[in-house]
Amino acid sequence: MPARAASIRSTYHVGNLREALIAQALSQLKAGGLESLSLRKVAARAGVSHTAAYRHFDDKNALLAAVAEEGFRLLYKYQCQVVAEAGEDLRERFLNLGWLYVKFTIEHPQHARIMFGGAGLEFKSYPALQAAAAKTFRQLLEVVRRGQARGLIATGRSKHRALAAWSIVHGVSMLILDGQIHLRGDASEVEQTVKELISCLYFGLAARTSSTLTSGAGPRGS
Amino acid sequence: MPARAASIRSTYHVGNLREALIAQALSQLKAGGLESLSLRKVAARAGVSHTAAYRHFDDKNALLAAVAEEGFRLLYKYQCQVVAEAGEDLRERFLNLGWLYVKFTIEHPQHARIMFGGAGLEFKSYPALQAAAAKTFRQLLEVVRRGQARGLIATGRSKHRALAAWSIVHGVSMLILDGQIHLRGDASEVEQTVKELISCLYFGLAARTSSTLTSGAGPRGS
DNA sequence: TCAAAAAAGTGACCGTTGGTCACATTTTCC
DNA sequence: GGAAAATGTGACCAACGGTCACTTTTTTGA
Repeated sequence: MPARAASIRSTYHVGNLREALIAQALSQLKAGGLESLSLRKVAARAGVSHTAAYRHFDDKNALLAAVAEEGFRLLYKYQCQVVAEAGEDLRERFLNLGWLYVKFTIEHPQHARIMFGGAGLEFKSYPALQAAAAKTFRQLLEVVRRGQARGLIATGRSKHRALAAWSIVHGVSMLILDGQIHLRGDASEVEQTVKELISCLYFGLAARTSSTLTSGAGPRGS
Repeated sequence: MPARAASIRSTYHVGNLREALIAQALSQLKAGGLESLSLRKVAARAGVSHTAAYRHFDDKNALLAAVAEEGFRLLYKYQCQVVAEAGEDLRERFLNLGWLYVKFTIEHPQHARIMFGGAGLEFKSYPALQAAAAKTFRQLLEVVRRGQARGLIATGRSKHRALAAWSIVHGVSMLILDGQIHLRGDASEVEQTVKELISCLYFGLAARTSSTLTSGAGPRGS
C-alpha cells in the first residue's frame, strides 16, 4: 500500500542518500559537535534506518572522511578565489591565502576539526580524502614557486618553503580552534589581528635581497 | 577470608588509585590509540571495577584531562632542561626550545594528541589542566622577552611574538602528528630536517638590525 | 576505645552506540 | 518479464558511559 507514496520519490529512497548523509552529518556536527555525532542519528534525520548508511560507507569513520573531503574541496574553492583575485601584488595574495586558511577554520570550526586530525582519521585509508587535501597543498606550492621566481620568497626547496608556510597558518588555526588563542573584537578586528600574526611570521620566508628589503613598505613592529 | 590478603595492601585498594588510573590510561593510549580507550578497560587493568573510577574523576573526559595535564607537566620539565642548558647563545636556545616541542609530539604522539585538541577537551573546564598549559607558555614568553631584550627578536608585544613562535612549532607538530608531513631517515636526520624547517620560520621573528643582519637593512621586514 | 561519619569500591542496571545478520524491496538490465 | 544487483529494513550483539543502591574500609573525634 505504500506503493503510491513510493511513486512520489523518484529513486529508491530520496535522490542521493550518500550526499544526504554527508549533509546531515555536517549539520549535526555543527549543531552538537563531534562527540555527540552518531551514525544512527544521522541516518534517522535523513529518514533512513541506520543500516542503510552502511551501503554507502564502510563505517562511521568513512562517513567522517567524506565530510572532511567535502571540507577540503570547499577550502580549495575558496583558495582559487583568493588566488584569482587582484593579481599584481603577489605578497598581498600570499598573505590573503594564509588569512583564508585561518578564516576557514574560524568560520567552519566543526568542518576544520574533522579535516585536521580531530577525528583521528588515517588519511592514507581514504584516497579521495588524501587527494582532496593534496590538491589544496599543491596550490599553495604553486604560489610559493611563483613567489620564489619573483624573489619574494627565499630560495631553496619550494616544497620545504610551502610546508613551512602551511605550518604557520595551520598552527595559528589549531590554536584558535582549541581556544588557546583568544580572539576578541568584531570580524574585521579579528582579521587584523590574525593577519598581523601571520604577517609577522611570513617575513621569515621573505628573501633578504636588497631589492625586496628596500622597496617593500610594509609597516613593521608592534 | 580475604582479610589477610587485604592486609598486604597498605591502603584501601592499592596506593593511589587516581594515579594508577592515569598511568593505565596513558599505557592503554600508547597501546591502542584514543579510539580504543575505554574507562572500563582502564579500570579493569588497574584491578578495579569501572565505577570506582568515578570516585576520582567526574567522567571519562576528566580522566583524559588529567592525562593531558601530566603531559604538560612533562613538557614543562623538558623545557626547563633546555632553557637551563648552555646559556650563551640565546638564538640557539630558542631553536632548541622549538625543536623540543616538535620532538615531544614525535616521541609522545598519544600524549600530544590528548593535549592538543585530539580529545576535544574544553580546557576552561579543567583549571589544573589550563594552569599546566599556561605554565609552559609562560616559559616561552619569558624566553621571547629575553630575546627581545638582546635584540634577537623583533620588538613589539612579547605576547604576540610568543604566540607566533608557538604557532610555528605547533603547526609543524600537528602536521607531523596527522601524517601530513612525512619524516624519513633516522633520528638525527629527522632532527636536522625539522630544525631546518623551524629555523626557516624563526628568522621571521628575528629583528633585522645591522648587528644580526650583515647587509645592514633597516628594522623593517618588507 | 569504639561507634559514627566519610571515603572508597561493588554489581546490577539503563539507554545509546557501532556494527553484523538474514531478509525484504526496488531498480537495472538483458 | 525475470534474473541479478543495488538498496533499505528490523532484530540482534557486545561494548560503552554513566547512575544507582549498597557494602566495605578508613578516618575521626568524644
